[in-house]
Amino acid sequence: MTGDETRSIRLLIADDEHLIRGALSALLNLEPDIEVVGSADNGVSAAELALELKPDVCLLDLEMPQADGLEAAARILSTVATKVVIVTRHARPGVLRRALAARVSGFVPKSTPAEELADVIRDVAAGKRYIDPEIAATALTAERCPLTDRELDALRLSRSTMSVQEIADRLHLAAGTVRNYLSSAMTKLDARSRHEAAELAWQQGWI
Amino acid sequence: MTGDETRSIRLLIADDEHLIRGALSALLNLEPDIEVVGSADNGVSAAELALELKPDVCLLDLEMPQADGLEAAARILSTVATKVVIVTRHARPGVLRRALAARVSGFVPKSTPAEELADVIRDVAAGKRYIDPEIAATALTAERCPLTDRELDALRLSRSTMSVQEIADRLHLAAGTVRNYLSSAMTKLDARSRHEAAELAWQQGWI
DNA sequence: CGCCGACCATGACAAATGTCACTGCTCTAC
DNA sequence: GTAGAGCAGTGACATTTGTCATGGTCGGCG
Repeated sequence: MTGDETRSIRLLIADDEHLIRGALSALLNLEPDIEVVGSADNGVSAAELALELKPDVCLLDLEMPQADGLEAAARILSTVATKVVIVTRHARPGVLRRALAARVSGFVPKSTPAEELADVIRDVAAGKRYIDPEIAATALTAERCPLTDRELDALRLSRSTMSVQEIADRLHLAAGTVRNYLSSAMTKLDARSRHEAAELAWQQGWI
Repeated sequence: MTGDETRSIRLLIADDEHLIRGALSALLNLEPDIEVVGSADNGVSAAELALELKPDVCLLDLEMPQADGLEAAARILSTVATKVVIVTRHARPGVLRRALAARVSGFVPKSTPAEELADVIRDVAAGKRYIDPEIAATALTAERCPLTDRELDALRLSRSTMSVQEIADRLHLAAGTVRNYLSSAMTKLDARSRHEAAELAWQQGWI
C-alpha cells in the first residue's frame, strides 16, 4: 500500500517430468509479477514444499507418481492457505468434477496456449477461478457415473492385464462375483469386453 | 572467424501440446546462443516449416498426431540439411533403434534435467551425437524383436479393445489364424493374454 | 531336384470370460 | 416395517479366447 510496486505472485510448480518442470519455470519466471519459489517431482514432496514455502499459487500436474495432482491438491488445501491450479494432458470430465470437489481454483489442459497460463495464475492469485471452457462444456453435457463402487474397483484392475481370477483375489471376492460386476458395468457402458468398459470409464475420468 | 561473436543456433520446435511448446521456447530462448525460429504442433507442418526455415537443429516430440516424431524426422532429413533431436515421454528401446536408423542425432527423454537440453542442442549443432545413457544401456541389453510381421500386425490391433474376430476381419484372415499369431506371440513374450503381450511389445517399442 | 526352415493358414479342442437367474445380507429412506 | 439399492455369492450356460496338431507355400541351398 506504500506505492505502485505490487508484490509478485509466489508460485510452486510440480510435474514429474524434469524437462517440463524446468521449461514451465523458465516460461513463468519471464513474467515480471510471477516468481517461481519451488518445484517438486511428485505429489508428496509438493505437499511438503507447499507447507514449508506457503506459496500464493501451486501449479500441479495431474499425472504424477506417489500422489497425483488431485491427491496433492487435497493435502495442500487442507494445510496451507494457498490456491491450486491443475494442469493435465488428459482433461477428462470426471477428473474436472473431482478437482472442483477438492476446491481447486484452476483447471487447464496442456493444450492451452502458453501465453494464457500466466493470466490464469494471475486470476487465481486474485481469488478468481479459471476452468478451461472446452472441458467445462464437455463435463456439463457428460452424464454422471452410473457405476457402483465395486464395479469401479473391478474396472480399475481390468485396465491392467490381470485375469478375472487375479482381480477376484486382489479384491478378496469370488471369481463369479467379479464377473458379475464386470458384466453389469459392461451393460451400463454398452461395452463388448471388460477392457472396453475399463477404457470407456477411464476416458470419462470415473476411474 | 572474424571475432568472438559466434552465430547463434537456429532451432525449430515441434510438440503437439501448446503449453509445452511455449515453455520449451521460453527455456531455450534464455540461452544466448540459441534462437527459436519456429514451432509446429504436428509432424507434417514441422516438416514443411523445416523446409522453409532451414534451421540448424529440429527438436521433435515423439508423440504427435498426423506424423509422429520419427516420421517427421525421416521427412526432414531427406529434404533439409539439418540435425534432429527427438524428445519423448516414453523412451522405449525399440524406438531408439528406429530413431537411429532414421539418422537422428539426439535422443532424450522428458525426464532429462532442463539445464541439459541446451547442451544437447549445442552438441548436436556442432555435429556430435547425444543419446541418453540410460536408454542406450537398456536398448543394448534388450533383445531384438522375435516376432514376425503378422504377429506384430495382430498385436498392434490388440492394443485397442477389438475382438479377435474384428482383428481377423481387418487383416483379412480367419479368426483362428489371428488366434494363432497371438498365441505364438504370447509364448515368445511369456505373456498370459494377448493384451499383456501387446503391452509388452509396446513397452519394447516393437509396435 | 528335393529338402529344410520360416511364415502363413486352418479347424478341433480346452480354458477363460461374459450372461442370466436366483439367493441372501445390510443398509437407507419413505 | 418394508421397499429399494447395493453388496456378495452360486450355478448353468453361451461365447470368446488360447493351445495344439496339422498342411500349404515359398525362397534358399547342397
